[in-house]
Amino acid sequence: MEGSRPKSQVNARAVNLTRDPERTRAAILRAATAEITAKGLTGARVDAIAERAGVNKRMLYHYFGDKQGLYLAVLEHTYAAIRNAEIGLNLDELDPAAGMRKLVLFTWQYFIDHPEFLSLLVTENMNRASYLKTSKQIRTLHAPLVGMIKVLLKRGAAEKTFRSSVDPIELYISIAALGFFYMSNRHTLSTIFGENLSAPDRLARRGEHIVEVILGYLKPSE
Amino acid sequence: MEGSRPKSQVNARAVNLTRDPERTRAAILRAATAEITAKGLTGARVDAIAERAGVNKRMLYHYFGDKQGLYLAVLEHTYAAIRNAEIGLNLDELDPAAGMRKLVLFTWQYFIDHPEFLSLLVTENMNRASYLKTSKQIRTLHAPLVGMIKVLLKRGAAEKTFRSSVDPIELYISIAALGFFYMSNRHTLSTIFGENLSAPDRLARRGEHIVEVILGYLKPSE
Amino acid sequence: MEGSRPKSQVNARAVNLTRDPERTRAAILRAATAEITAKGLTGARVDAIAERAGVNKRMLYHYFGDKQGLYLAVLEHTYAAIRNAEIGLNLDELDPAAGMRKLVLFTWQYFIDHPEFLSLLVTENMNRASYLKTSKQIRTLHAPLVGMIKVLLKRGAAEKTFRSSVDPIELYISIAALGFFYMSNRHTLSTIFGENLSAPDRLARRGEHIVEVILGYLKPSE
Amino acid sequence: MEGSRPKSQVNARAVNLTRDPERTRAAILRAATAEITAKGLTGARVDAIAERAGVNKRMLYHYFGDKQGLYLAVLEHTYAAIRNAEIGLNLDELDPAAGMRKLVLFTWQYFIDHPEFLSLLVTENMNRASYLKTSKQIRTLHAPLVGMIKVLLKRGAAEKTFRSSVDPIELYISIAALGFFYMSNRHTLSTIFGENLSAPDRLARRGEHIVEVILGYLKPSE
DNA sequence: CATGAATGAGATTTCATTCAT
DNA sequence: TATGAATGAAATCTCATTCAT
Repeated sequence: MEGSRPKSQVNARAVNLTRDPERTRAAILRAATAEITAKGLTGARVDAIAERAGVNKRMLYHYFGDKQGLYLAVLEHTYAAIRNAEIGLNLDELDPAAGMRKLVLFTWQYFIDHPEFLSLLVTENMNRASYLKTSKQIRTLHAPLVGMIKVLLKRGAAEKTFRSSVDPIELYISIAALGFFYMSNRHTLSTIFGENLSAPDRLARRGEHIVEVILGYLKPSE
Repeated sequence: MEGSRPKSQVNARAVNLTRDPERTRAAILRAATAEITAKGLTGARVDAIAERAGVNKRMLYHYFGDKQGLYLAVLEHTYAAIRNAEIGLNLDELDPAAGMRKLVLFTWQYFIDHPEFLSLLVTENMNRASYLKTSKQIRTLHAPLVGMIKVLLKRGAAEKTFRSSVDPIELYISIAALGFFYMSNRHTLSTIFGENLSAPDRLARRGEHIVEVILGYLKPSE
Repeated sequence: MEGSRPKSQVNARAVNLTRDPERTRAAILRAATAEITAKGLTGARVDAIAERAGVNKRMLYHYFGDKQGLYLAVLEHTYAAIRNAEIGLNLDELDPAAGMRKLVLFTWQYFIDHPEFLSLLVTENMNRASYLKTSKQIRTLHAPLVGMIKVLLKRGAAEKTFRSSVDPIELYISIAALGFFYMSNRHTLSTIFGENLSAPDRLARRGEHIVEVILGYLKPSE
Repeated sequence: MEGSRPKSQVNARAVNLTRDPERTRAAILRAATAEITAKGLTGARVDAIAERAGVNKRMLYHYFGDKQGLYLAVLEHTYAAIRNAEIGLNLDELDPAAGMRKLVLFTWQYFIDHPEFLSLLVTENMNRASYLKTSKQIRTLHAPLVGMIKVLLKRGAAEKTFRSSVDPIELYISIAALGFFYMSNRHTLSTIFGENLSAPDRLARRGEHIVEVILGYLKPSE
């Protein structure tokens, strides 16, 4: 008869009468990741996260303290996920150029598959990394990757496939940059250039381009 | 010691007793750019913008309709600034390699000098370019840039300085990516790698690296 | 380049460089009538009236004092318009039933042709006729109409066409009611009954219905 | 984000410590009906409604979305009230003429007793029924009324009490018109005719007049 | 006579968080 | 553990009116 209440959370009930804390926690974290990566930290709404999670709003505060605590949990959870992905690259089995190609494409594919990771980095940088700086475990995260690059560069320089004196961090930043920027800025880039940069074949082409840029740079000048 | 006190009402008023619409408009746009790039669109406060501009809050609505209209004006104004700056590069006077080097370093330096540009693009991409898409003039604004790159590539290919068949848009995205990602993500990158990426000499080194990457890629395989 | 200013009044200039006070005043009155009858007194916007009139907002205050003064002017102007319409009915030439029919249809047609008159009456009644009560000339306005009805009723009763002892004011209210309510409430009525009451043939049918109702009532019981 | 909250308004709180949603909702609806019918939609103040209802302003948004949602709820609630009242009339127990008389007088009395109903319809029609049109249930709400009239007309025609071929919607509009117009326009009518149309005996006389008009119309011509 | 920029007051709406159950 | 109604603070936006030119 009268207008229905907006944002009813009635349906949430059935799900959570189970009273499974871990499941509730996980649902909140998943919902928060989606909301925050979609809208940014200031843009994300606590109400929206609760609704997405099918959980009472009060639970967010119960499990995560406040909005910022929730954000920090999302950040650490997302960073933790990347760790496993790097295992199994086994670049040592390949010659330096093939190893580098594999590394570059892995990085590129990772960005394609994990937009929420890109989005969180963007948000965190808008925040001047203020949360990341407080995290102990984050700092060591990229060490294995840099180590792998160092080995590759050394082997490549030894056999004259790569130029010498390449800074591995500088190189890693470039590898990441060529993929990250394309993905994270594809909406404005698509608009200003009038081309759909998100199309699957376009993404594949970009992958090849990145490989060529990196290998072209590494090639020693004769 | 302490930050300067906010301007008194009297001072704020004096500014606009001139009744110079262009000046008022420009002041609002400048203030909005600062506030929005510092805090993002959702984080920016209309009150703060008005105070920064030294105008009555009501004026923002008078000139720009609403917060979104103001944001769009900031976005277009900011894009126009870099594209206009590029037009003055006169790359035709230089040989292709020197021209490309100039373009790359200009772009890099522009990103260093205009953090608000980076910040705005980040914000707009979080928004899936929804505002930019409503802009009529944005496509035409970028035509000259693509044209410039096309001419450089053509000249370079003709005299065998550059490889052939290079996509100018793909290349520009890479030029931008190598600088943009470094700057926009320097807070997390500095944290992860334990290195201050914002130091002036570090920035200069990055510039040279970008040039090498781009020119290395463009060099034709013999 | 930047967003255009909303509600620009630039085009107003050309029109009013003529500096013709009467014309300006008339334009404002016309615009105010349209805006106020469309949106009501509280819903009408001073800005909108100025824009509609192609006149600077300041002029409204110059000519009419304030918004209420403008409303009063609109009200009196609209009431004044009705006076002339009643002339020329010449009901005396017709037999009572034909005269009554003519009067009823005239009233009905007047409401169809002057929605702004209905609208203003509605607005004024929401206001408990507070403005109308201050107007000296309004009270005598309907006197001629009531006089005409009296004559018709008397003639009709004398020749047994009409029942006797009919209150002319009561009858006039009914004649007006049957048309006024239909017109002023046609939007909700169309919605609740699922029928387009504004269609021309539907209006014609309503006219005939009103005639039948009034004449049916007036017919003496045998 | 966690802005400190100073002293609470203790007395405002006490009312709703009951945490009775239905009561809160009803209180808001009642207050909104009073405020909106008194001042119109644009004239009504959200603050005033909240205060009248004795609830926090935020609750209006919690239950009704926004001011328009609240208005729509008021509108539907108010329409439902009269239609529900009509259902209890039991006209089938009476002979056609008595049934019609009962319906006419009920309608007239309802208008006298519920000025907020009239006021709301006036407001909604100024708005071209734009809110009512969004209501899903409004059509079905009126079906019983039309059905009741149809039955009366059919029975009356069968026993020759009423003329045949009367359109029930047209008739209902006339029944409503004769009362609605008198009540909603009584302020200007009183002013114009110099007679207090709101006096109780005057209202009773009007009721009888309306009955006579409607039954006079319905009487079959011999 | 005419312009339209500028204003203060106040309106609606949003938001993270807490409270009674 | 869980609910969702309730809240204070502050955000965005609107409006009739005035002021300098």
